[in-house]
Amino acid sequence: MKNADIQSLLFWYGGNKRDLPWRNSRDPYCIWLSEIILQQTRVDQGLAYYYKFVEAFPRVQDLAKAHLDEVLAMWQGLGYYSRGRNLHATALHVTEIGGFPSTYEALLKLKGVGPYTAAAIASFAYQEQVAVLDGNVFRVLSRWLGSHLPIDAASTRNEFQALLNQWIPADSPDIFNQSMMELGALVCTPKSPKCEECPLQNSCKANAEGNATNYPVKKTKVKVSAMALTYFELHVAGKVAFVRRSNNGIWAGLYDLPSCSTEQEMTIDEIVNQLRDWGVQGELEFCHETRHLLSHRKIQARFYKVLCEHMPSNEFQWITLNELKVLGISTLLKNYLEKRYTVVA
DNA sequence: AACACGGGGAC
DNA sequence: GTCCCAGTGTT
Ligand code: SF4
Repeated sequence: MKNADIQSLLFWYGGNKRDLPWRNSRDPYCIWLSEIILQQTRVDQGLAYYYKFVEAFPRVQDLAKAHLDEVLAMWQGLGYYSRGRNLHATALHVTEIGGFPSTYEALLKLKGVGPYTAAAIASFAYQEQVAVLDGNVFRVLSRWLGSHLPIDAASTRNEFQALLNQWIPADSPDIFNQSMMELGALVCTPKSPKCEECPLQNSCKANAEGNATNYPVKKTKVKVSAMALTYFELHVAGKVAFVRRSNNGIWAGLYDLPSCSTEQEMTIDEIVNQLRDWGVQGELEFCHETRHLLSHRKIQARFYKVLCEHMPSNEFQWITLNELKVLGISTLLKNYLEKRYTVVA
C-alpha cells in the first residue's frame, strides 16, 4: 500500500468511525476487556456486555476480586465461555504483577490473549507499531491484493502480517489498525461491499476485477456434527439438581442440569439405567424437545423431569431456581427454563 | 495443520 | 438454510 492509500484510509476513518466507548480510552484494562469480549463477536452483540462489566468491575482489581461463577454468570449468552474463565484468570495475574504488560510480546503471554488481541492492546494503549490481523483485516487485504491464498493458512497470515507491519505508520499505529478494521466492518463487508465508497477503491485489485466477493478464499469449512443431549430435571423438596460442567468441552464451567451427551437419541432403557446409576427413584415425565445450533454442533435436546422420592446420594448440587440467577448457564438451558418457569435465569 | 469452542445477525 | 463475526487454546 502506498502512502497516499494509507492517508486516504486514515482520512476516511476520521470522518466515518463509529463512536464506541473503548475508543475513548487508552486504559489497557478497558481495551483488554473490550477486545476479549469482541473476539468472534459483533460489536452490536458485545456492547451491552462491555457496559455491564465496566460498571460491575471498574478496575482490573475489581474483576480479580470477583468469583469465577459471578464472571461466568455475567458472560452468559456471549458464548466461547473459556474467554470468561481466562478473563478472570488474567485479571488475577495482572493484579498480582501490578498492572498490564506494555509490549506486544509480553501481552501475548496472557491467557486468552493471542496475536490479534496482543497487537490491539499494544497499539491502542501503548502506540506500539504492530498491526492487528482479524477477520476484517484479512478480508480487506485479501481483496485489495486480489490474493487467492487461503486466509486460514499460517503462511498467509505471516505474509499479511509482514505487509501490514511494513505499512503501519509510526506516528499513528492505533488509528491505522482501527481504520483497517472499521473499513472491513462498514465498507468492505463480507457481502455487498460498498466499493464505490471505499477510500482504497482506486488501488484495489478486487475492485478493478469487479468481483470483490470472490475474496477472501478459505480452505476449510467448519463441519457441523449432530449430537443428542438428554436433560434431567430432578426435583427434591423444592430444589433442583445441578452440576457444574467440566472445564473442557461445550459450555465449559457453566452450571447445567444433569445430562447425557450421546450420538443418537437415548432409549428409554438407557435413560432408566442412567437414573438408576444416579440413585434416582420416581416417575419419569417427558417435558420438552428442542433443537439448538452451535457453530460446530446441531443439538437435539430432550428434557425429562423426575419428582424424586428420596435424595439421591451423589454429587449433584441442590439449588432453587432463584439461586440459579447468579450462576452462568447455557442459552439452551436458559431458553428451556424460561419457557417452563417464566423465570429470568 | 486441524479442530473445538457460542450465539446471533444478515441474507 | 448459509456465512461469519474486533480469535484463542489444544492436540
Ligand atoms: S474497493 Fe471494495 S473490495 Fe477493495 S478494499 Fe474497498 S470495499 Fe474492499
